[in-house]
Parts: sequence; C-alpha cells; structure tokens
Amino acid sequence: MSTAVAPDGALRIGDVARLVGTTARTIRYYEEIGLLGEHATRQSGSHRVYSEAEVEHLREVMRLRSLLGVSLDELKTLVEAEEARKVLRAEVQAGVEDPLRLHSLLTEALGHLDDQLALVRRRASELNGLQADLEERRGKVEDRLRALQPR
Amino acid sequence: MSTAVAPDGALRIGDVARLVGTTARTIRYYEEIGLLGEHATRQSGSHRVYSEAEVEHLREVMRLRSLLGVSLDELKTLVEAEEARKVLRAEVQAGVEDPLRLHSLLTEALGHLDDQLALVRRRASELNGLQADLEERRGKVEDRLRALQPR
DNA sequence: TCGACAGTTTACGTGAACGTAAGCTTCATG
DNA sequence: CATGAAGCTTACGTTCACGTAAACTGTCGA
Repeated sequence: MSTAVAPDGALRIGDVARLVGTTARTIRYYEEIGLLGEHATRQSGSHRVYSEAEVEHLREVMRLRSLLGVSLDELKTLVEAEEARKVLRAEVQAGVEDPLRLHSLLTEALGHLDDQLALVRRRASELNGLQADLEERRGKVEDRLRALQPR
Repeated sequence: MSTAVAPDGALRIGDVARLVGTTARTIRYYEEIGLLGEHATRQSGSHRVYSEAEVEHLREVMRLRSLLGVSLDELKTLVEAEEARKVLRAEVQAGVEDPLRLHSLLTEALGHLDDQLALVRRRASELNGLQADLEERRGKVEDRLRALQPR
C-alpha cells in the first residue's frame, strides 16, 4: 500500500462524491452552473479541495433537489438562503457587529427560509394527502379480502 | 360561434389535457410508452376518446410522478396497481364470482398498494424531516433577530 | 525525485421527456 | 354537404442533467 489516496485531512472531489453519494462529474457540473457558491479561487488545473461545510452544503442541495423535484435552475434561487447564511457567518466571524447590517442579513435569510418552507409544506401536505388516499384504498381492499374469508 | 368544439359528452385529447393540466403530446407519449392501459382499440387516424375513469387514472399517474419523482419507466410498474383494480372491476362487473380468482386479484392489488405506500411513506418522512430542519433554522434566525431588537 | 492514482479541462455523446412542424384526416356544426 | 377547428401520424428538434473519452497534469508517499 502506497498510493496517493488521501492528502492529509483535505477532501478532494472523489471523496466528496463518495460522501454524498454522487459522481465527480455531477459536482463539477453543479459548480459550473453556479450551484456551489464560489469556493476559494483556485488555480486552473489544480485539484479542488472541499471543507466539511461545503460537503454539508452539497448534501443540502441534493436533498432539496430530490425532495422538491425542482430543476437545478430553480434550485439556484432556492439555495441563495445558504449563501446568505454563509455571508452572515463570515461577517460575524470577521467581527462585524453593525446591528443594521446584521438585521438586514438575518431578514434576508429569513425570507429565503420562508420560501423554502412554503414549497416544502405544500409538498408535504400533498404527499400526506396521497398517503392517506392510498391507505384508504388499502383498507378497502383488505375489507374485501376479509369478507371473502370469514375464518 | 359555431365551431366543432365539443362532440357531445365525449372527452377528446385536448379536453383531457386541459382537465389534468398537461398537453396532448404528453398524453400521446404516455400512451405510446404504455402508461395508460390499452383503452378500447381505436381505428388508426380516428380521434381518441376518454372516459372520466381514464381521466382519473391519468391524474393519478401525474400525481404519483410529481410527488414521488420517479421516471416514467418506474412509474409503469407502479401503476400496475391501477391495472389490477381495473381488471378486478371488469370481472366483478361481468359477474365473475369465483372466490379464488377474486382473492388472487385482491391480493395482487394489495401488493401493489403496499409498494406504493412504502415509497410514499419514505418520501413523506424525509420531507417531514426536511420541514422540521427548516423550521428549526427559521426559529434560530428569528431568535437572533429578536435579540437584536429587544423592543 | 519519481511513480501512479486521482484530478483537470475540453468536448462530444446520451437518455428521458417531451416540443414542434408538416401534411393529412375526422367530425360536429351550420 | 361543406367547413374548419381540433386531432392524427411521422419525424426531427430540444432541453436538462449529466456520462464518457482523451489528453494532459497535480500531488502525495516512498
């Protein structure tokens, strides 16, 4: 054993792909269309490296995509929430404490979250409706089966 | 006003498209790939006519597709449940009363319903999980906003 | 330093799910 | 029975979301 598998602690594109259950191509594609906010400018040709936070972001993106069934384009506007949170974190980390600025950032994040929630709630209620319908049908079929075999 | 809009009571493809919110092309495509169980053989060239039951079936197909996010191919196996129910209805209507036959048909329908339910339940729980996560985040953002403006 | 595995860019290919156009035909209505 | 809106078939076009191949590095452990 002596291959260039793991750098040290850094995550490369293949590692991330395995972690979130996708392919390197998909990650590059998502980056290409701007789904993964500009991560530290990188020398063209050099390897992409990812932080744990970026992996989490990607997971969230794929989760939203899978559960909401939206196009990657619609998703772009949806994940602006994450961008807003990132900016927020960065500024707080950097010591910015202007309450007006913070208020604006928080309000923006709140708006994005509400957008996401509206979508999710509607979908969830539709899905729960479907589930109820199916369960009702199932019950009826079961009743008819029981009626066939009284014992 | 004097156009060949509505036949009499029969539904044509354009009517159905409007009713379920899709296009005639899509309906023809679904028929082509076998998503809409063979409806009464039709002379090539003559207009397609649909019963209310077929409209309902199409609605269900699109509902499953939209909410489960499955491919049309996967959907084909999923909607076999509807086919089973259709066969059941037809046979009962035709006076078949062989209990073994009925039992077999009902059991088949039950199996298909359970398949659908398994999918739906998993999705529903994932979506509810997502909703909970988003609501938690929303709560935290709100807390921070309140902390900014004590009054 | 070197070897090779994993990564990079570029570009063309692909499958799914329809859109669209052309030319012709039904069919309810006046 | 004439007419025209809507439908039919056939076939090629299109968009999205990646897959895949080629030719070339970057990078880490030995």
